[in-house]
Amino acid sequence: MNKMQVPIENHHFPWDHPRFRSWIAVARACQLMQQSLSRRLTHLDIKPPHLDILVNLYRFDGITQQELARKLLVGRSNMSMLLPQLEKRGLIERRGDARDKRVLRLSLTPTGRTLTEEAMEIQTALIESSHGGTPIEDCVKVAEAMEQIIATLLKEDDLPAGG
Amino acid sequence: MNKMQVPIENHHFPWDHPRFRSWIAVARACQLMQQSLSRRLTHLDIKPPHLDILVNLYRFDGITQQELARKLLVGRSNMSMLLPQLEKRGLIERRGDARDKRVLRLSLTPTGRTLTEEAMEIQTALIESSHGGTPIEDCVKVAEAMEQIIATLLKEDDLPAGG
DNA sequence: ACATATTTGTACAACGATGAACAAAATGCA
DNA sequence: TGCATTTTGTTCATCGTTGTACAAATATGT
Repeated sequence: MNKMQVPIENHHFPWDHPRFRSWIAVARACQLMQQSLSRRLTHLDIKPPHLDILVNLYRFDGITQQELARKLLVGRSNMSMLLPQLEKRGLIERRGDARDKRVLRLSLTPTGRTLTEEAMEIQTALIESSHGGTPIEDCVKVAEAMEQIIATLLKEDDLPAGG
Repeated sequence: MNKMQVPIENHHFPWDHPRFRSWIAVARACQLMQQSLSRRLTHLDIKPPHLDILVNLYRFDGITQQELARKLLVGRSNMSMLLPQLEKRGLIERRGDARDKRVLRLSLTPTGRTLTEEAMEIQTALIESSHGGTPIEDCVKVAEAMEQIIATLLKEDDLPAGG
């Protein structure tokens, strides 16, 4: 409780603010994790964005492109670019809905499911190992802080890329 | 200490792991923060990547492109694409070093410094407000966890984009 | 029923980021 | 000195992401 005692609250620069410094660390960690994950997925010939898609199809079978885009916080056009690639590779399927002829319902093929499980193991291993000595209870604290931020930003800001 | 008691460690799926769930929240918060910041910077006609550059020139005047790229965890080619834009807009200057004719030393122009200060205020305000009720001590906890991850990933992985 | 508005997916141009290949300058070693 | 290696920045093709514009299907309101 007594480390680096600061006599006066002397916050002239952003990087002197505790919250600012904390957030910079979050952003850097995210960037490094993304890069590291990207390298570990090369032999599966997918990248983090594809994995995000696959994992969501793994959890939510039959989801639509719109719902998927909302979950991933990206634009619909993004899905329109990436999903045909995964479809051509035989990892996913897109079937039209009988009720609503606008939507395409997405699901994993057996090949896609196998690949997703393999990739998820890689991701889990990376996350576990990079957290090193950080105790679980601290991770829970982190999650709470992040959920707070997520909730705030989701309220303030409209979702990206409407149409 | 007694919430949601789990009888057996039953981690069949990645999203059942506390660390995994925590990290997903981190990634989502990052993504939303980036998008929100991007919108708030539109009237200054810059985006988060540009702001990262400007802030680093603000702190480290006379830095080289290589050093800047390392700090930002991006490739050198990235700087070669972005810096000429900022130079043409009169926000930064690139002067050759007399000792080492390979390097270009970067610095902010008065215009660039003013714009940077303006943008940093926006970023600081966004970070502060989105953290809402999260106490400072929790932010310190977050920072510690992130530094742990950063240290681990910087050791394991080589920096991106060699040459 | 009909006109209007909203929703869902696509096409396209623009931009940031990457990695590889390259030229110029500096460094190391013999 | 001379030659190989390393470092610094650029160029280029490629890819993921965005926002806009657009067509088709659905929902809403009169």
